[in-house]
Amino acid sequence: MRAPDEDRTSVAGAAIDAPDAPAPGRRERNKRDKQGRILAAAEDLFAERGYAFVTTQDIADRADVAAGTLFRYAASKPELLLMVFNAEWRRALSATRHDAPASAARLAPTDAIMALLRPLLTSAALNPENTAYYQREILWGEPTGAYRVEALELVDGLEASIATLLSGYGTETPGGSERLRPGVDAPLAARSIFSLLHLALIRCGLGREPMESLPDSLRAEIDLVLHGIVEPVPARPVGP
Amino acid sequence: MRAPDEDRTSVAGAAIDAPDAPAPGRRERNKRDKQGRILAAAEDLFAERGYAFVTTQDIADRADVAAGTLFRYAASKPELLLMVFNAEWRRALSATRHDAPASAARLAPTDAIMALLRPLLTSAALNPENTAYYQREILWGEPTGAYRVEALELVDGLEASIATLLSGYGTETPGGSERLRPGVDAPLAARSIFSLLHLALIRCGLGREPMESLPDSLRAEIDLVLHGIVEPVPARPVGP
DNA sequence: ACTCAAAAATGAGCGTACTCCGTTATATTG
DNA sequence: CAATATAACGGAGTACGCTCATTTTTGAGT
Repeated sequence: MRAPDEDRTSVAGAAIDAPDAPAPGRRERNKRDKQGRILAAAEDLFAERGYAFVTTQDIADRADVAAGTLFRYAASKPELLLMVFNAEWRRALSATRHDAPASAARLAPTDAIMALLRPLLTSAALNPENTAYYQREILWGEPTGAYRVEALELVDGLEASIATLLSGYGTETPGGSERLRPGVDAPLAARSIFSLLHLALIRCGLGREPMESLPDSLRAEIDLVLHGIVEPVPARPVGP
Repeated sequence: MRAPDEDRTSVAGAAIDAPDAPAPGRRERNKRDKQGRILAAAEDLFAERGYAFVTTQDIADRADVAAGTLFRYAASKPELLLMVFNAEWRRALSATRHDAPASAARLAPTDAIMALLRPLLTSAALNPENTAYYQREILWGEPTGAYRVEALELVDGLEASIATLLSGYGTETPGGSERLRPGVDAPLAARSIFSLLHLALIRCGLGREPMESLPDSLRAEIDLVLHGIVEPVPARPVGP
């Protein structure tokens, strides 16, 4: 474990959540510029060669900064990956957020959930292996890493919207034919569904399963957890 | 990715699957001896300090072999961890295999599955963090690593016995009150359950959830996937 | 313009996982 | 019992992620 590294400034979030700032000053502009170059360099190199075959030196060189400078913008190589993929997932998710809530209520739960997750699967198909590494860093990254925290927020947010979606099947039955089973904890259910997503992405990314089959097999797994594996034995047709 | 490393001999499996060999010869005996020392050294050091705080040099020193020699017995540091925990899980699992099949048929499916997994949870409680790293290496380890292949066999075997167990609820209903839901693919169901196990072990090992609550929360998740999240809306009590 | 404290950037240096090839130990053959 | 072939071993060397003391840049105060 590394020391908490108190002095690291809040450079991480800067590039993302501040497209305003009227008079940034030269210092701030330089920082943003470097931040942008580093993000672009990491994005390109990871895509070109794959995470494992890129050195931090490569990224520093392409971004035209010194090796040491790189680590003022991301605490570690894994954090660079998180930085790149957070942006990617955010892009992917913003595409759906618009239309999903409108149509979700009328869909069967399996379809509604798949609609939420589809953009992530599309993105995963572009670079399965790096996506699998991204899952790894989400799960195991340094707890203090700024980009890892950001990734967890992304994932937790999506998990929460699935929980909300599920809850929607509980109170009323808006034309659909399925409702939340009594006693089911929606957040727990959402978490279970996310466990399946994480591992499905890993399986495909590392070649244990072809990427094309991912949507179908994930759908099958989600359908399974939604409807259950076992059921009560119906009353005997023949008397005892 | 590393080169496949063609010349590495089959030293990996030697210590495990050959307790016979009448006249091994000095060379073979030396190898087994070193193998044993390395396993013991890795076991002890990982347990004492935790995976991250042990260097391969430490292990080599305690096993009294040169640094380079270590890597003839395990391809990498992660492979050393897999080596250690494969042995541990095998030990844990062999304890239950005896009585489980006998009693499983009469249990509710949730209990039957938990009975199969319990020894792993017990083992995980002894060193949660290393167990989490073990999960990581099972999922992301080098595909060619001998011990990783072994670990996958272990996991796949257990997954298969859960699938078998589930199938047992399908054909007949031996006194129980639940049966396999028609159309459910038992292997797929077993895989989903394992996804939950993997991530539950990770969550606890990395401190996101206290170890004591693991059995209960895993049980809740398994119960969820067994019985489903949603159910068909029952027929209207009031006419249309 | 000049000074100066604070922030940022730099790149040589460090620790560690892993490799490579020369050396040594063991088995085999004549 | 040599001589030879081959497998195992050793440890200095390498690559890479990351650190840290030093230098450079910045901008506020005078």
